[in-house]
Amino acid sequence: MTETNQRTAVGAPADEKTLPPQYTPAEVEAPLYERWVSAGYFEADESSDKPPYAIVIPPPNVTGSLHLGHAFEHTLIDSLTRRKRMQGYEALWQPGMDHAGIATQNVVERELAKEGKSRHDLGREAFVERVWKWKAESGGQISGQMRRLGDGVAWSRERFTMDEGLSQAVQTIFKRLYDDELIYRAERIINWCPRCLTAISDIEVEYQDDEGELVSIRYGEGETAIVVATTRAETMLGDTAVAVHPDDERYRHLVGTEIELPLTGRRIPVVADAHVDPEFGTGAVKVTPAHDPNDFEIGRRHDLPSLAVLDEHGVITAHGPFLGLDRFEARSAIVAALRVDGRIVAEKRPYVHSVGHCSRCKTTIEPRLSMQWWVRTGPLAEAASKAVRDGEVAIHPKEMESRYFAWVDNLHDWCISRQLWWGHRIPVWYGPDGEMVCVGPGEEPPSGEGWHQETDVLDTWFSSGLWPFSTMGWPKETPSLEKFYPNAVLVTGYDILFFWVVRMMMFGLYAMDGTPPFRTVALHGMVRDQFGKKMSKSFGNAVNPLDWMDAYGSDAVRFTLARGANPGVDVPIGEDWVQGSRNFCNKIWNATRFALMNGATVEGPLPEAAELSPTDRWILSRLQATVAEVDALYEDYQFAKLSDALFHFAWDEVFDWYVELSKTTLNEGGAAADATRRVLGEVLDVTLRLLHPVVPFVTEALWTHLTGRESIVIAEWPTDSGFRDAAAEQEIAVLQQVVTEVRRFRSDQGLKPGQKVPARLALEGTPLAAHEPALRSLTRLQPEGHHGTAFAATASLPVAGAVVELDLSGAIDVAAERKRLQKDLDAAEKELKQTTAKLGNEGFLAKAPEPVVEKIRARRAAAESDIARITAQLAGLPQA
RNA sequence: GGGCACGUAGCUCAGGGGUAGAGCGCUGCCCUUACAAGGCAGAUGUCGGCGGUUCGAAACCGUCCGUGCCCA
Repeated sequence: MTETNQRTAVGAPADEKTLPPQYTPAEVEAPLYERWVSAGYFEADESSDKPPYAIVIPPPNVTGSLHLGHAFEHTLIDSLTRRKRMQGYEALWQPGMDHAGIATQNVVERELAKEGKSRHDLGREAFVERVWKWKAESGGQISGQMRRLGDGVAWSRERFTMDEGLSQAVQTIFKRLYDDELIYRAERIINWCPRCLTAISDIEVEYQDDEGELVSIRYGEGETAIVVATTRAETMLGDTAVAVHPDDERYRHLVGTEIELPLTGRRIPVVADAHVDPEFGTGAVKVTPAHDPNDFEIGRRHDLPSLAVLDEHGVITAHGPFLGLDRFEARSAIVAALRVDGRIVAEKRPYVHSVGHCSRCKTTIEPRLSMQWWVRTGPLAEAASKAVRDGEVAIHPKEMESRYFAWVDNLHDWCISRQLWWGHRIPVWYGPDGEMVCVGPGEEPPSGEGWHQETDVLDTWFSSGLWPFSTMGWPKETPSLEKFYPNAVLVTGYDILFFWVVRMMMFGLYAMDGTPPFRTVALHGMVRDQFGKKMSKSFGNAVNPLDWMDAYGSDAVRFTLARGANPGVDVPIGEDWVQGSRNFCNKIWNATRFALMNGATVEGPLPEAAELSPTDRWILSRLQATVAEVDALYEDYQFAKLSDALFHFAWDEVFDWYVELSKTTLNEGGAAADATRRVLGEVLDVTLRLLHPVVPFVTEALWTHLTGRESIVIAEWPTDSGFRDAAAEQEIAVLQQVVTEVRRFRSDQGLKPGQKVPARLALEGTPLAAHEPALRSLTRLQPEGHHGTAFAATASLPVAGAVVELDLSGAIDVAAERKRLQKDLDAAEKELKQTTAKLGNEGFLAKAPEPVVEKIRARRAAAESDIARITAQLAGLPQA
């Protein structure tokens, strides 16, 4: 505990011992968060002696707002950093956003469109200014929403990919890669979005099955005719060859000849190319090098001309009747024209096939030949692959490694130029005589007649890929970089593996002399609705987490998400579950409230084990086991399991049993009560600290009340003291068994929960004698002869060596009791049958391990004695 | 078309060669002075089908069926 963490509660005054009977998150959360921030708990000091623990936020998009996916990811990251902070690490959770080139430009262009303007009306400079203005006014809503969630980020270090420093980083690495010939300019087929009017990279294309048409067209005449099939008839205007497989006997005689291309009158060659699949369709394909990536490759191999017939909007530019038609209009028009010519051999419609769409605007992608900038990924990807293969970077869960390798080992060159205005402009200048100069940071660009800068900007991912170190000041050698690089872990969704992870890996290893950007990649799944369906706005099942946070509190949303977080597996979430988590928070609240009302304390040392009751020793033993369990689960990123372990320990053990048992002790007073008050304080103190990373608000509110200290945020993370007491655990287990049995009897007998029943307890030979008051209290059993009347046992419950006799004033429901006992008897007989069968099996006795055989023997013995006992009980019941 | 997951209670999911689990939902009783956002008790499964390995399979192997995702 630090010096400052004493006696000055952040919440209500420390001496305030009564809490309202309900937890009201709305009143607690915002003020607590503001106090945490102003106290500077989340800031990271690069000059500290503490070991570093750094996590970068996978930068959210500046146009975005908090959705459940963020809430999920942030809950996990926040839990990790809060725990490490409590463990005494210098924890840095780096916040910020990326500039989302296409998305942001789209947003601002839409705004302009409402004013009847286009970006071209403003011009580049004014448009970019306008985007900055938009960012200042409406961008980055997510930052405010992160505060609602309780994200413990170092706000003073917030970064934006378009900031001066990060822009320097972009220019620096561009220059280096360029000089190392890892960046080049080339004319290739790229994925073009005719709506966004820019190239996009392979991973920004989403494929989906669309209904189209497959049209078979006869090229050439008579003996030399060849039939080709296409889903994109309009591109035939740009065909410059027909290709067949070299071994295909059907066409061998035609290879090297020319045939006439319909509608155009052009003659195009028939070429033989091994990449043509002779099994598919007619085995002949039309070749349009300017509008198809495969055709482009064929064109290269055979020196074919590339004939572009579509412009940037997807409009036909080829002279003739189709000039000016949109690509889809042109498709029908051309098919119609071919039909008139008798060229159509077959038509299949609808023909379902996979079509690429722009991930931003869903427009059908147009493969387009154009001059672009590329990253040669070969050596970078190889290093990224090797780092994982060599164990320098661990991917968690490990099963996801194969996905990583499958991607990184087959990476194509990365198209990084975008025909946008918002983004990092490529630092290359072209000269009047075809010169090309790449300008590094601080260098003067060439000036003078005819020199101009490249107009394209860089892919947003190009700057996001630098995030793990550009945010720390790179390329300068800063103390932050020295202290915090490499980051400990990147927490992100498996769907982002290809976007961020691979890019960050490639750039980190390259820029930081082979040191990877992080040591672990912890992958989580996608948030889904309560039926396991993907959330989407169009499907109408998307949920705004802020609504749930308003209704149930941030902790409830966080706990629900954490509790569903099995590594790499999708997490479904529904409102009912958030409600359940809210109930849990309220339960914690009330248990602590009870403890405070009864003088629970954290002051002074814990009494020695010898001075504690078995009940106190039991809960302390369970507490320490839970500390160990939760700690281990954190190390393995098992958020679901650790949350569940805490839920069950807190509710099932502490609240349902320890608190209930403590009531008897506290009522009795004396030294035992003092000890219990201290143990109660201890158990809640530790449990709240264990829970804090996942449910920060309610734990802070309660812990400051309980301890009177400054803040749980800077409290120590609990460590396993090693205290265990197997005997006490066994003893309490027996007690629980007896209590449960009596309660079951009462319930089956239709006794009201509050109804007191006189009972005689025979506890000799069991460890329960000392627990008699608690046992009676939990089961509402009065001492015999309570009202001065004679005790007359009407029911007898033998359980675990103890016998409980109850006086029901002769009013026992014999049928109910018979039914209850019969059910037990059936279970015991089934058990006897199963175990006897096993023990009669020679193979089992010979081959099963001894402990297993022993266990089965014990089970059979238990079943036998149960049967004897229950049979006797049944016999003792009055005849119906 | 290639690859990878996954089929366990009504729903959503853990588990994993030796007695089938959780949350929510459901049934009954109860406002027992921390909590009805609660308490107590209870019911519910041929662990997708079929074969195989094993003394023993929900788990391991094969195969089929179904679902989802990624890549082409």
